[in-house]
Formats: sequence, structure tokens, C-alpha cells
Amino acid sequence: MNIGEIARRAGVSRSTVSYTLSGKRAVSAETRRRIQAVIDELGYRPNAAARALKEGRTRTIGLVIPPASLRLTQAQLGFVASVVEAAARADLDVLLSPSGGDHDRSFERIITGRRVDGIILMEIRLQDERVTRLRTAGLPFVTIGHTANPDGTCWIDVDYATLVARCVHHLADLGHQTIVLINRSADMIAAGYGPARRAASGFDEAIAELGLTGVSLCCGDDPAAGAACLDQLRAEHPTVTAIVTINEAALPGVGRAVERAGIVVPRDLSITGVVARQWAEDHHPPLTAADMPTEMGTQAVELLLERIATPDAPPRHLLLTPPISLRASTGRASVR
Amino acid sequence: MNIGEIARRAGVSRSTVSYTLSGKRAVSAETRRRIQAVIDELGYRPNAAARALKEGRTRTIGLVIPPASLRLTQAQLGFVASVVEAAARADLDVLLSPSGGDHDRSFERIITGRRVDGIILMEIRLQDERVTRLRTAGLPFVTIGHTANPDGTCWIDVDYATLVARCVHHLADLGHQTIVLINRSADMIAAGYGPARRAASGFDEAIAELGLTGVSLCCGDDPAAGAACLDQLRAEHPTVTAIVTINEAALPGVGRAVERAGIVVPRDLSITGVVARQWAEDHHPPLTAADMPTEMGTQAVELLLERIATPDAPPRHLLLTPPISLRASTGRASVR
DNA sequence: CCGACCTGTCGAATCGATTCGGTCAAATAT
DNA sequence: ATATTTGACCGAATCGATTCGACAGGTCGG
Repeated sequence: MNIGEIARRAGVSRSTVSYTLSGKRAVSAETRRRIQAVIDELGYRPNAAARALKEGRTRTIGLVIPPASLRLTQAQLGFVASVVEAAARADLDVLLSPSGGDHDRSFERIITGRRVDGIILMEIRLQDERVTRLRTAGLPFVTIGHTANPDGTCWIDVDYATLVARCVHHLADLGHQTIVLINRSADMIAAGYGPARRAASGFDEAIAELGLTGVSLCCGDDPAAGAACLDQLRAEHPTVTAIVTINEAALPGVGRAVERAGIVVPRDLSITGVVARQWAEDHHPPLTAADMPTEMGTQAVELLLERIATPDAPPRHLLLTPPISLRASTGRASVR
Repeated sequence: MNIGEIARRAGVSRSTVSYTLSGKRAVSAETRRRIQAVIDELGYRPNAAARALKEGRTRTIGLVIPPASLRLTQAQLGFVASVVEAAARADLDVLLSPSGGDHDRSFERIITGRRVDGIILMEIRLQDERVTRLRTAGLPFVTIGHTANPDGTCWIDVDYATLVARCVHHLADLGHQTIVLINRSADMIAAGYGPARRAASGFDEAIAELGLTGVSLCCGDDPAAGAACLDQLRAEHPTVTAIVTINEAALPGVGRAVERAGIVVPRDLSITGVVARQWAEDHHPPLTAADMPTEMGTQAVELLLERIATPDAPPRHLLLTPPISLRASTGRASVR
């Protein structure tokens, strides 16, 4: 069943059917009605491949996700979901490509085979070869996170430095003197993972500016590491009264260790940071935190669509600083 | 840059280039070498749309995920990841379609527009209109979970009834007399969600067979509901010494409530169930549980590829019963 | 009353691949 | 020496849409 079949049944030429569908030329009301009736009856829809071939666009965008996808954090997952839904709203399909290191067959296939009109790249490293690859391929793309030299690329990111600094200020306002940052793993920092790096520098600057005592800790992305991290903290830095974290995967472990130690949040210890809203709300007690904005996916899609429509326009970028949502995990420093 | 360009540069016809690429006809070694050199130099790859149009297949599979994707459980997420990676290994791309209820534009587009060679459908209801839609469309598909009348369809599922029964037997062997099932939400059971229904019936049967006392509880898919559920349990059924659950989203809340109540697992309370391995390992203490098999995605892709290759073969299905992994959350019933 | 203009429609070219049938020379068989 | 097979390649048709130029018939103004 193709456009020719529709044309035959409606007694018109193929081009007339096409123009009825696209509206790019006038078609008389009567003819339009007849054609539409046939289309509805047969449930016709243009063949995507034929259309893509002729039009030169696929109405599909690529979403490149980390390969060891089992370890997607809740925030990343939320991002994927919001991209998919935003794309669906714009009548676009989403092609998934798991690729980070050498898994790049799928990445290459998508680019060189012209399977997508544009690409959203997540989990960007400060040095990222995929960006240079996309640039030479001349395919529109948007990165989530930005490289060391982001000029000329279109990106969207969360301003971890500012957010972590805000968390520190918030805690300072509550009278906390000694604050710890629970960062992502040491490996990721070494690998030049932007959020971890920027969180660390934002933390250090805020601590210095306010003349407080800061402790920076790295922590693996799992609950066990989180629990270990809290135990280590209690042993080595007993004067700490507040925690800032960007490591949501470790949070359940932190919470467990806290419960086990009989520490009451926020009476004995304040906890805040940058995490997915769902994570913050599901925590006990609900976490005062800068929620990772769920609309990031939507905005990434918008930015990409702009980029596809006008590839030569100067690239825009967005640096998001969502407000801190006050919930129940921070309070005045207890006087010891 | 297209196949004609390659042909021109290599001084051959387009068909010769095509045959070199596909190997479907003999091409002399010398010519092949020359063509390959040009291809490598220019980094040529066939246009996916043109190829799909001519061949009638897209080398893409569709994965239909639940629309409120923010609520994907870890097990579902693991499944998506394994599908994507298995597909990548088979040089297939994956097109995502968020669709459950009326969000079906993307679902329809994928099917009628012939954008995919086959579809994997997850989160199947006992009555599922999408299955009938796919059947009339004549598109190969595999469902994760099965409908009330699964004959003639190709599916893969976890045998919740048997697994839950095994958990009950395991607990009975340890001397537990009163066992509770923490199921999914009442809404899902009402909606005819297979796993919840089958878990309940497997539980009831095992309890009856062994002559034990069983309590069936519904619980929302979030930590707060899990905590509330445990509190309710302690209040209304204080004699319970063991929990079986298939609700992994509620587990963190259950764990928190347990810690808070000073209950020691497994000394005072045994916990087991059917959850994603990662979830079981990350729990404290690590959960003795039937791990949701991570290879489900791989097998779903295999099944789908079979179905695409031989659409008329009798549909196969797989009912998986992964073994219970003994970890640290179950022990002998304490004598009270 | 005739050329200019508009409306609605059609035919044919095009996108970039695959594939069938045909051709031509060299190799082999009769 | 002629007929037949084989190997290597080419040309053209094809997949299903879009789109441009052309054209018929009607309306309008001068």
C-alpha cells in the first residue's frame, strides 16, 4: 500500500495526493475530501524511508547514552525520558546509541548512514572525541554538559559550581562551620568528568570565600560506597555537621549509615546537594536540594531543532541553575 | 557523497560497488581492492534511507517503553539497556517509542510508516490492544510479559508465580510460619498487570500447600509507600517474620523503616523476593532473591530476529525462572 | 475579444541504494 | 575450429515518496 494505490483509488495522480498531505499546493476541497476518505479507509501513512530519501531528513534524532547503561543514575534516566517525550511531542522519533569508548559502531552507523537529523550527546567529558567527530561530519548536535573548549558548540548544562556554592552558602547561613562535599568517584574526576570537576571547584571557592572548613571526599556511585563514605567521615572528621553531595547513587547508602548510627537529620546533620527531584523526594527525610531540572530534555530537543533548522546560526547554550528546593534535610547547626 | 561518487572515483559502475559491499556476486580481487581503497579514503557508508527503501527492511527495531518513563524500575531500566546493547551487537539500531495509553502517535508512526523491522513491547497488560494492533499490522513482535491469551504470539516472561512460590518454600524451610507478600500497587492489580496477578496467585498457592499463614499487601511503587507498608505490617501483623516482595521500588523505604524500628535483618526479619540483581546487591544487607535475569533483553532481541527471519514459524516463548541467589537477608525464624 | 493571470491537476525527474538481465572477452569443451 | 561455459562488469529498472515545470480551463482587465 503506497501513495500510488491511494492515487488510483481516488482517481487522481500521485502528486495530488502528496500535495493534499503536505498542503504545499492548493488542492480543491472536493478532491481533498475524496483523497482523505481513501487515506482514512486504508489507514495509509507515507513510507518513512522513501520520504527520508527524497527529503533528505529522517525526522529522527539520535540520543547517545553511556554504554554501561546499567549504571544510569536517576537523573540521567529522567533526562532520557524527557528527551523521548519531548521528541514524541514534536513528532520525532528517537534512535538510541550506546556508545562511549570503542563501542562506536553504532555511533558511526548513525552518523555516516545519515539515519538521524541531529544528535543529543550526554555524559560529555572535558575532552571528547565524539564532539570533534560530529563537527567534521557536519551533523547538528547538542551536548549535555560541555567540553573544555565549548565555543562553537551548542550545549546545555547544569551549573554545578554555582549550585554547590549555593548549597554551601545555605549551610553557612544556618551556622554550619565544617562542611563536606561528597563528590563522584576519584576515577571520574581523573577522567575529566565536568560535573565532578566543577562541583569541586565551586565548593572550594565558596568555602574559601566564607572562611569555613571544607572537606572534599570522593565516593563511588553506589550505596555501599556511600555508607562507607559516611562511616569514614564520622571517623576522620567528627566535627562535620553538614554534607553537600552531587552523588545521588550513593545517597541510599549514606541514608542507611546515618540511620544505623542513630544520627537524626537534620538535628545532628544537614544534608543537601544536587540530585534528581524524585530522588530528593523519596529520601528520608525529603532532601533540601537543587533539583536537576527535568525540563532539560525538552530544552535539549528544542535547541537541537533550532540547530537543525538554522545550522549556521551562532550556537546557543544554556547553563541552568535551578533553585534550591527547601525540604526537610537541612537545619541550624547544633551547638556542641 | 553516494555510491555513484565511489563508482566514479574507482572507475567502475555503481552496481559493482554495491556487489563489492554485499558480496552477492563475484568481483575481481583487483577491482575490489580499488573500490575498498576509495571507500576507506572517503569514509563512505550507504545511505540508510535509500537502502531501507530498496531492501524493504530498516535494520532497526522498535522498543516500546511505558510513557510515564520516569517511573521505570531498575529492572525495567536494566532490560532496556540490555536490549539496546544486544541490538548494537547485531548491528541493529533501536527506536524508542513511549506509549501506553493515548500517546500512540509515535507507536502508530513507527508501525504504519514501516520505520522498524520488528518491535519489542514491554509492560504488557493481560488485555493489551497494542498486541492486536501489531497482529493486524503483520509486524513481527515480541512481548515482555504475556497477555491473557498468549497463543500465537512470541513472548518472554519471568515466572513470577513459581519464583514467589520458591521464595515461600525457602522461607518455610527456614521455619517461618507467617509470611507476607508485598506486591505492587492495588491499581496495577486492578488493571490486570500480569506480574502482580501471578505473584499473588503463586503466593496463595504456596501458602496453602504448606499450610502457613499468609498476608498479601499492596504497596505503591515508591520508598514512602514501602516504609508505610512496613509500619502497617508491624502494627497489624506483629507475628510476621518474613517478607516476600516483587516491588523493588518500595524496597529502600522498607529498609529504612526496618532500620528505624531497630529490626535486624535477618535475625528478626527475613526479606526475599524477585528484584533486579543490582538492587539486591546494593541493599543492606544484600538481599537473598531471585534476580531478574539481565539477559532477558538479549533473548528478546534473539527471539525477535528469529521472528523477522521466519515470520511463519510457530511462535516460541520463554518463561524464565532464575535461581534464588543466597545472600544475607534470610535466616532461621527466631523463636519468640 | 484577446492576452495576462490564477487554480487545480498531471507527468516526469529525482533522491541513493539494490538487483536482474545482458554483454563481452577469456577459458574450456566438443 | 567452433560451440559453450564462465567470470567480471555494466545498464536500467525499481523501491515510494516529493517537487518542479507544464498545461488545461476559467476569470479578469483593457
